[in-house]
Amino acid sequence: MQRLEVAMVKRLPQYYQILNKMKQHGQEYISSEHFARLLNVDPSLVRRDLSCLATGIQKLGYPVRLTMERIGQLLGMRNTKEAFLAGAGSLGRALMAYSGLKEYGLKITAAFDADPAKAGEIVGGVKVLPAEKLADLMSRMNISIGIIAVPADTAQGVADVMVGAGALAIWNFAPMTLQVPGNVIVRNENLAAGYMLLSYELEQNLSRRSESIDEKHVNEQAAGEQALPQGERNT
Amino acid sequence: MQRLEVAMVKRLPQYYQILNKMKQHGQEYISSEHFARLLNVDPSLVRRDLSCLATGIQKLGYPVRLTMERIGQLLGMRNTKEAFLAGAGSLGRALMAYSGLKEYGLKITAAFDADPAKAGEIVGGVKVLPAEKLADLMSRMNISIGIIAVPADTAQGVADVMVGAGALAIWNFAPMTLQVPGNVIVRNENLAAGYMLLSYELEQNLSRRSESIDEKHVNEQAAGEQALPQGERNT
DNA sequence: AATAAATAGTGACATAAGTCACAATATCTC
DNA sequence: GAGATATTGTGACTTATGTCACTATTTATT
Repeated sequence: MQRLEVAMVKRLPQYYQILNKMKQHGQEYISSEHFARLLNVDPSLVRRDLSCLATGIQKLGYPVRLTMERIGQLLGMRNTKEAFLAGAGSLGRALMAYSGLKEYGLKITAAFDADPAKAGEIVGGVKVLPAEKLADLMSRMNISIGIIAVPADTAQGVADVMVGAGALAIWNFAPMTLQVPGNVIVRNENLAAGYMLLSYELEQNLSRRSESIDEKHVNEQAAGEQALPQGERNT
Repeated sequence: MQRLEVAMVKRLPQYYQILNKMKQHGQEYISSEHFARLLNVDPSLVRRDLSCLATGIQKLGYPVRLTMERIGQLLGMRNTKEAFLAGAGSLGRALMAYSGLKEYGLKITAAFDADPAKAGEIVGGVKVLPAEKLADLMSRMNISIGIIAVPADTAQGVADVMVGAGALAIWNFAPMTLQVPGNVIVRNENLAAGYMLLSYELEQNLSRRSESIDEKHVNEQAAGEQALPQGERNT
């Protein structure tokens, strides 16, 4: 009964990051219970997720190194991938400077910006080039990942250029959904949408809180601290 | 049959962004069909999601302004919320400079950094203050949102301080899951995890591609371009 | 006024995801 | 080496999510 589901794959990076931390701390094993506490999920879910890796040892838990290796392999961390970044604004520069990505196998080879004044800048070891050069270089260098960090209104155009130049995957930071051919992968990192979800939950929490205050007015018996079992909301 | 589910709420920000774009283009109505095409989902799912807003008009679609208003209200966009930002590194500065967030009701009131050299800097109209002042100011100013843009190893400590100072919600950009009391909302914007998912899908696509090449070797009849109906993968 | 056409809304169904409970098993202790 | 214990793996079940097919309604057309 292999359940290699979407939801499970989405949790793999989190297991990976936890394992990485454990490794740095010199931990040898970690139990599903421990994973579950850190991620605010059910331990049985962790076991189900990791069962396909065939790496758990009863009474001990999951060996940190081996499990991390297996997940890393599944996620394609083994071989470094090169990417081109479009947009050297503040977000683009933050990505260039984000050295942590190397650890996960992503190398930003070059950045591109429509503003000629930015050409020549170097951030985090990445050089900014004129936007016109993107298409040609991308296809000639056979770069398969494009990162979009340009304003929403130019994002689709950039995506089209990248796809035209042979991009197989696009990591999109513009706050909008891109239209691409079916064989191209898109991953949206929509920060504004992320904030909206936070805002929604906060709103819900506040109104629930004031409700419970109302209830107190009506019924003095009402339970005070209603620490609802909500845990953390992730992706 | 009210279905106000988690999955649906996650799509609301996307509808909102599309409606915003339509409004700017002067569009009056938008159909479920149109939404569906832009988001790569089933039209009936859009109708189900929006049905609770009671705003659709048959034969015309959904009125852009009214629907946007309703979703905005649900998501809590009506009232601006203030937030404190911890970490004035490149990502923190990108957030300070990201003016688009104002549009969604988020105002970063101040930033804090452990590096004293950064104190006094102003980015995007936001001033950087010494980290020591965070707790006191946060509780005195009654700020309920904390944004964490510090390295992973200090993130939990910052979260603890914020929660201690009365934070009700944390927008976390550190690549790890935070431990917070049950009544505090956490939204993780884990970029590294996002990249890992992209990498996974790319890996899958590539191996599927090479499989189909192998098949061609075995069976010359095999269909060439297998543009699998994958659409876009979001959150 | 009648008809056509587009499109929302929704019940019934299908599939995905998560939870529970328990058997199986490896390690540790005495 | 026997028993206790922690911990995995998984079948059965429950709940959430998405799809399909159809009805109802509104506007446009002749």
